[in-house]
Amino acid sequence: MPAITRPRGTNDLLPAEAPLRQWVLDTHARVAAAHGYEPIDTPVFEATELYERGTGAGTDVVEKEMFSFTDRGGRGLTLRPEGTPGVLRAVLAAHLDQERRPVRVHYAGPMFRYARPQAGRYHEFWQLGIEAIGERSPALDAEVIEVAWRFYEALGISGLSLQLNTLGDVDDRLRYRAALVEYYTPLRNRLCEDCQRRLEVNPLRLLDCKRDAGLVAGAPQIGPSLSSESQGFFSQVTDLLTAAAIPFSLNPRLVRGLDYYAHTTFELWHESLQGAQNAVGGGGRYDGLAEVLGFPPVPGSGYALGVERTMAVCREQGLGPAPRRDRVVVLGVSRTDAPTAAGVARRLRAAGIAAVLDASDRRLDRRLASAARQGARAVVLVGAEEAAAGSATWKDLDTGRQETAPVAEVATGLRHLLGAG
RNA sequence: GUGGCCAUAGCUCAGCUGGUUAGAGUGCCUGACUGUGGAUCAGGAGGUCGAGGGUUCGAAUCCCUCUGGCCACCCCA
Repeated sequence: MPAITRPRGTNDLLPAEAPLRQWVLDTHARVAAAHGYEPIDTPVFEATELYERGTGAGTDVVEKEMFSFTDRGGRGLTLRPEGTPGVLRAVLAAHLDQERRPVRVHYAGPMFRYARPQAGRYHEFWQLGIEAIGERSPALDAEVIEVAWRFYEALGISGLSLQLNTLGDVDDRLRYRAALVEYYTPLRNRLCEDCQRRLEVNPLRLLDCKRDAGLVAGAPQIGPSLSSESQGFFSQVTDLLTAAAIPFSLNPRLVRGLDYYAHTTFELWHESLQGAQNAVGGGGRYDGLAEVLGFPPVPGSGYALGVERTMAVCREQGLGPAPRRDRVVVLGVSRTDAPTAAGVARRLRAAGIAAVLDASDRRLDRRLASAARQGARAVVLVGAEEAAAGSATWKDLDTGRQETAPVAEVATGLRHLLGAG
């Protein structure tokens, strides 16, 4: 009988990797909290309609990448492909925006998209993000971008570039859309198959195409379509980023794959990631999203960052949590010492020390070697002499120093050793 | 979703134009060493050769299908 395998595009997070992700998540929570963002958790699945209407029916995500299913009651549900619509739904349904504006929240959790797996692209992947809901201001956009930037600074990651663009408001977009259609329609026959379809469904996405790069170069840019208000809004964002000493590149071709963006959009790219998957995250302003979801109009701004891609950069740059050296291994010298050793381990734990009992029959020298290899900071030996005296011998594996003392004193000594790092 | 490359011990890999019992390094276990660690020496365990089917006297090796990974598209995280 063949063993059951892990589903395609999923990953096991084994003990060797788990601390790195936890460190990334903790760092983000800390940086977000320092900017006033509070934790929020929303369901891993939502009504399919939330994404059809929110993320956008014409987007690749909704068109071909969702894990959708019908539950036993006939309801159409979808494993969340992104976090923003669910978080906005939760915040507005609870009327948090009636209590204070903006509502600042941060989140982390698994997302699901059915795209062909590749390095840095999985069916199940983690995102972390923030949303600032209820205020339409350039200062908030700049703040959101700054939180992302400070997060990567806190991790110690270098080599990131911030790509920045504006899509203007709804009217600007309609004007720009018309300009693009006017430019592309005569060229229709020279467009790739996908782009011919985009011309009908979502002309802004024509700018994303790499195959038709030659045509994209000649396409009109958004600038002339922007109202003076939109231009003013965006220049305030760039001024604030400059004042915060956050470098950025203006990228007029940055469109983003989700329908709800308006005004400021951005992506964070990392040079070392595989060409196609070089974005570690992105975000922007989504002022029309609340209405599309059936709520009163409430503006918002936020970002989502890829945890796996961030971890990949961390690994490459040798970044991560300091290895934990806060454990001791308790060894019974011979088999008959095992019960006494177990008692000593119990007393150490009661004193707040992480104690692992090695009750195996292996030779003492091998068990000592094994404890050292597993990263234990110290070992505690319990043999016939110690058992008779109610004592234990503890040995610092880094210095080799060892000492026999009553168990209570050993606990104190170990606490001191572990506390000192 | 499209095209390509790949899959041999826990890990990294070798295995010739098909030819006896599938190898190495490392890791693991044991002994040298029955109360003292990452060393050394010796030994041992560990493989449905990704899965299924086919060709053949004979398949890890050739063919087909599937599964999974990677790469390029596509898209994004």
